[in-house]
Amino acid sequence: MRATASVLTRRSRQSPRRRAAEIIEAAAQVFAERGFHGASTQDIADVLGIRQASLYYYFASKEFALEQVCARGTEGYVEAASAIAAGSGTAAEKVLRLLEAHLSPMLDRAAFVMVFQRERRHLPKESRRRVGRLSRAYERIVEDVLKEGVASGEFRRDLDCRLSALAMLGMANAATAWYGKEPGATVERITAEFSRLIVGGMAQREGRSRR
Amino acid sequence: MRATASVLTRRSRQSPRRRAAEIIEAAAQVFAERGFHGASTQDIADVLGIRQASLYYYFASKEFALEQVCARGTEGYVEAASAIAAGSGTAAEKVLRLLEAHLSPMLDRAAFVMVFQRERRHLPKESRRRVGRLSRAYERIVEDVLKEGVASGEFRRDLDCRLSALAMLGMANAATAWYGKEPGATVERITAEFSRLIVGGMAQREGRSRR
Amino acid sequence: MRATASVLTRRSRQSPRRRAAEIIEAAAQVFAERGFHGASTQDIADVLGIRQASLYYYFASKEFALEQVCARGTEGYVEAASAIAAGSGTAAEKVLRLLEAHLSPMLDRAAFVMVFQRERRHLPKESRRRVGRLSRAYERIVEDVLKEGVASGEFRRDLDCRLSALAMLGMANAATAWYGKEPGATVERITAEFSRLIVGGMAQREGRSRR
Amino acid sequence: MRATASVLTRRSRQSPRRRAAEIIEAAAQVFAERGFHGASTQDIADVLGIRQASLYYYFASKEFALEQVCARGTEGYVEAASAIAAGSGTAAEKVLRLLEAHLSPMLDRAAFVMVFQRERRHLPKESRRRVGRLSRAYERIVEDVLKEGVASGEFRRDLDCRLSALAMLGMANAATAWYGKEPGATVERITAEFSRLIVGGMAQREGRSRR
DNA sequence: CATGAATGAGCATTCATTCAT
DNA sequence: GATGAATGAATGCTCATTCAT
Repeated sequence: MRATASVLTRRSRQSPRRRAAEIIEAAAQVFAERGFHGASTQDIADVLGIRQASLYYYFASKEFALEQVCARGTEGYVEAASAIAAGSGTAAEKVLRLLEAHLSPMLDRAAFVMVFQRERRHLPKESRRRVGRLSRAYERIVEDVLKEGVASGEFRRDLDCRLSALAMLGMANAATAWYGKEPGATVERITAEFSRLIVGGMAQREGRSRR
Repeated sequence: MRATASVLTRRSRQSPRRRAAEIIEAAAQVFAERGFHGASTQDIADVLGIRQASLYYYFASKEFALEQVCARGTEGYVEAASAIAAGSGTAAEKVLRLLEAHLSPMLDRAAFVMVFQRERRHLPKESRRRVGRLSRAYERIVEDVLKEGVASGEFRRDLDCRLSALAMLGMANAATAWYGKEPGATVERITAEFSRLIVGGMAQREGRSRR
Repeated sequence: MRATASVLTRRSRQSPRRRAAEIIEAAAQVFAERGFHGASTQDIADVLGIRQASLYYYFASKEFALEQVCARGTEGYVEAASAIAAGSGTAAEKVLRLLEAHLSPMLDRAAFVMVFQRERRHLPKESRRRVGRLSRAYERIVEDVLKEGVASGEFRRDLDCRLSALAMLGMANAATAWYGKEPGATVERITAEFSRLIVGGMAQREGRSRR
Repeated sequence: MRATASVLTRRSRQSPRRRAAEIIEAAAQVFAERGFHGASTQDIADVLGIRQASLYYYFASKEFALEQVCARGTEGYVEAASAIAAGSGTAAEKVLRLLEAHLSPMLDRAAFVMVFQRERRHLPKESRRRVGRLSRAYERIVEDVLKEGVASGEFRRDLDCRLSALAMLGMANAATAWYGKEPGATVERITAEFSRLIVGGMAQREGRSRR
């Protein structure tokens, strides 16, 4: 009696793992579009072309679905960032790579990332804390790269590394909101432009500073 | 029979205008904290220490409350920005002032601004469109200041003004999320740091540009 | 802050009795149009151009307003009918006069009559019973006139007087529903047509009765 | 935890169609008894012995329930009447059959018919118009039978067919109000009595007319 | 695996009513 | 007389969740 099934519906005959992934993919889409509390489980079921009750075969609760979406939305960030931080290269190069790493998940899991950014506050306490710790660790890594740059003389001595790290991440996160809507704003272009802004803004100025 | 009244409750005997303002102030707080759909009208009433039904003496619907909150959350932005854009000074000075103007409302109406940023998508179609137009106009003003800077030779010739404007605003908006939580991050410090980052990132470099 | 006042509003400076009558006149209109439970006290206030709370200066409760409307909607019926029944004339003449008396209140208090007919069941028990008794007394008077007609040989001997009385009143009451909407259906025309139908339908037939 | 289940409750395990029909049957009962706005969905649920929220598994809104009740309350009327009108027999015979057809639904769906008669004005605009058209078509069929009778000389030449059709239907509809309460008033007796009244009232009189 | 049926809890909203002014 | 402010009690409706099949 329910409406037309989406494209997703008919790829049914897959491994149960794959099917479960589809379910939270649908949840991610819907949460991204309407917000966690603005979305109903019915909305998710509609995307999948199944009955709402059937969702509960795959997840225990709506909140748990949010947890899974957020998990995928944060997956790999810390690992990638710490690899970059620990790797070789100048601080400026690392900033570029950090931005690249931060923005590239938007290519294949934009909805997950957006949901994490905007809906994490609705996670149950436990996992909200977990992602909180994760976020702080991540920010710390970025901050430390900036500090490294200051120490090496690459970046301004008066740079507020904490604030600058937050600024850089805030800028990058903002892109998720309009990525896909701004014409011509590919991940590469955004990365390039942002890193020039950030690196340029942090750089030791020959003219000014040498004085 | 209901719970403990907040501090707000007993300032009751004021002008009706003032009282109505208190009501949407409470709505702003609650929407900021829990999101529009995550907040109940009961939550708002609790903040005010009145019964939930009493809210409807002041506003016609929860959605309308959101409209009013968003209205105050956007109030003055375009005006201030266009005044700055039309004023005197270098592009760099204007950027500084734009950031200042953008961030200063956080001092007295942080909740309104945050709600506007995060919950505007839940506005009814009509007003969602209105604030959409407003936002685009605002971004345009910033973009045009950047273009001015490029034209005057202050800023890099290869600057993507659209993307840079969005980046600058995204960065500034991100601050609303952690303003008040980051120790020592006053509006002045944030403004200063951000404008140095942005202006520095956009500036024409002696080394590079001189060829 | 409320909307445009109706014509009724500005005749304010009258005797309090007159004003009270205006109030229940408005109630009658509104109850007739939307039904008792479908109408709000606000609707009544709107018609009068006053605030809703002000109504309670004139009546103690919405239910009491209904009582007053129904009181005016039944006023005089029994008296008029019993005067006709007790008067002179043939049964057929009396039926005509009964119909006339039944329909004529529609000229000056249609809303009251309609409300009585359709909303009396929502009266509080006490007064619902009172108007129930009144109705039965009224029906009885009509029934007795028909019996008189049968006894005198004017009407068919096999006439079911109870059913015919109800039929006649039902027919007449139906007119209230479309009176004012059917073009050309004046009270006189309706009275004439109905009495011809009813009297004709009840009359002793020469053919049949002569055997 | 809710109140005593009615008889209806335990006939549960039936076809879903049948169950849905039970739901609107209950709605019909309740609307008939208390009026649409005077009845709460809780009242309907109580009749069925289910929780109020469960109703919404079967219908989308209270208004939609009213629509369905009215649909069943009007079902077949026009069809039956036009079959009679198009059939053979004198006008008088047709009037008898029309009355019969009009009254017989009272035997198995009195509540539906009463709700249609009294609550149709609370239907949403769309369906209110639909039943309005239906009613007018129905009245027209009756009116046309009367006209036929006039043309054939069976009925008085001065008969106002429009008014008489309305009178006849009004009379018949009135019966719904007291059918089941008036002792001894079976559908057959009512039909017989009404048709004698109506046909007699419309008939060409030998005595009078021949003159 | 999936679903139909049902439900408990909550929610926005309405509304008659009260009362101090 | 009239009203602004407030409220208690419903009310229609939504929704996440359960469970037997």
